[in-house]
Amino acid sequence: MDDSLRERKKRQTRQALAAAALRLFTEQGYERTTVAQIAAAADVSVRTLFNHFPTKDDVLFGNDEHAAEIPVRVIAGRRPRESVSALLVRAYEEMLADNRVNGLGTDTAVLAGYVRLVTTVPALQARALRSNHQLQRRMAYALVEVAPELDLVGAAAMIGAVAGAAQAAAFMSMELGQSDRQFWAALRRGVETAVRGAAHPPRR
Amino acid sequence: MDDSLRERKKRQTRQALAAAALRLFTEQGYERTTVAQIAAAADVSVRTLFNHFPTKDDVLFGNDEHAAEIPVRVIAGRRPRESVSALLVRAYEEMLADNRVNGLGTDTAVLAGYVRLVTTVPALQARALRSNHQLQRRMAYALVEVAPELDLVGAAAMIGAVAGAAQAAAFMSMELGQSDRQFWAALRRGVETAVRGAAHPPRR
DNA sequence: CTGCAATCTTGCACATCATGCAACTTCTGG
DNA sequence: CCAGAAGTTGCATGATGTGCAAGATTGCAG
Repeated sequence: MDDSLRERKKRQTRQALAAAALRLFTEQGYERTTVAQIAAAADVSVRTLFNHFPTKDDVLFGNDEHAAEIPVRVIAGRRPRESVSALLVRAYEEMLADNRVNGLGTDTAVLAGYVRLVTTVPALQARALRSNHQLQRRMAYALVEVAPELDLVGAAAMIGAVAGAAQAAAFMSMELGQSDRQFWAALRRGVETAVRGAAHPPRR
Repeated sequence: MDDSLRERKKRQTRQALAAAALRLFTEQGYERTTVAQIAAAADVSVRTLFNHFPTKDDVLFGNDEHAAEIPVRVIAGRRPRESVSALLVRAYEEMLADNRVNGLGTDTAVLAGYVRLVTTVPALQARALRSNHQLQRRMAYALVEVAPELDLVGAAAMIGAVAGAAQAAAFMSMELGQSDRQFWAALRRGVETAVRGAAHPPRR
């Protein structure tokens, strides 16, 4: 990493903006928070905010692109004789493990607020769904590299099934106001359902 | 239907706006088209456009809510002894069949342009993904009504797997520039993959 | 230390989307 | 024909986002 004064200040500003945004969004709602307020809270001009983040919601999402690397790397590093479905499960497991550790610090309440925002606010929901879609796309390209028997459409279908099931289960869990524990369990259950196939209904 | 002069004019204006929007979006791109241009092309004021549609992208999407009813109704009308997976397949089949007939008239070129816009333009992509997510949510609630052995999270997982696989396969097909025929085939292949399960790789 | 170049920050003008409000027009039903 | 309902319009206003140029800060070579 570049540890020059410039780079440090830059990261500081970015971080201050992201923190201020998360705080204001959770305190008073996404729509009722203006970029001017975020900039003021981080003590920079509005124009500087837009120098760091292209849009308002990027202030919230912009730091997440790190997590998206994990499942792609896991797929690229497929182990010898590892089945495709096991590989996909592992990709998700490792991403979830990292999210719990790295997401936003280890503060559960902050993470919960973040998840609540994303699953609640239409604009953020749309943005998150799109990010997830882009991630799936990259995973599909990575998968065909290590699974030559699959074409891109087939790879996309398999990944889409796993990701779609996990996503839907997680959102539903959140909508039902379930606990943290149940939320992560729902995610895993979604992955499992997709791997087993919709034709094989879950055991009791 | 109310066939008063008022209602007819209202529908006319709506239709004119939607048509103008689709034409302008495909001709010159979504971002480079302003709401003022759309309103002018439909011969109404900008304010009237926003009376009919809450946002710019609703001018394109606003008429689609009809198609979303179909899979929910299919699920609600589950046949005796029909398996859940067969039911989900049928829900998607019937929606696709309707889309081909009803989508935007039967003009293939127009439909292709529409699909191209939705899969290409970030803002529209996000919006479409969100719509799809909402649809899945409603399907899950419908499913637990007719499949009492499932809870909401399990139902969401199954539907998410099918919808996610179909969506991912379709987007990938579009990204690869495949033909109409291949696009619909990819959709079906996605559904099939999800039903069979990611653990059971596709046969040759 | 000095000066120059690269980079970051800022203010300002401007385009666009979106909303509230009030006046005006058109349609409906009696 | 008339009174009220519904639709249309212009205007003011607020918010997001971009281009540009001037100013401040940092990095680096001499």
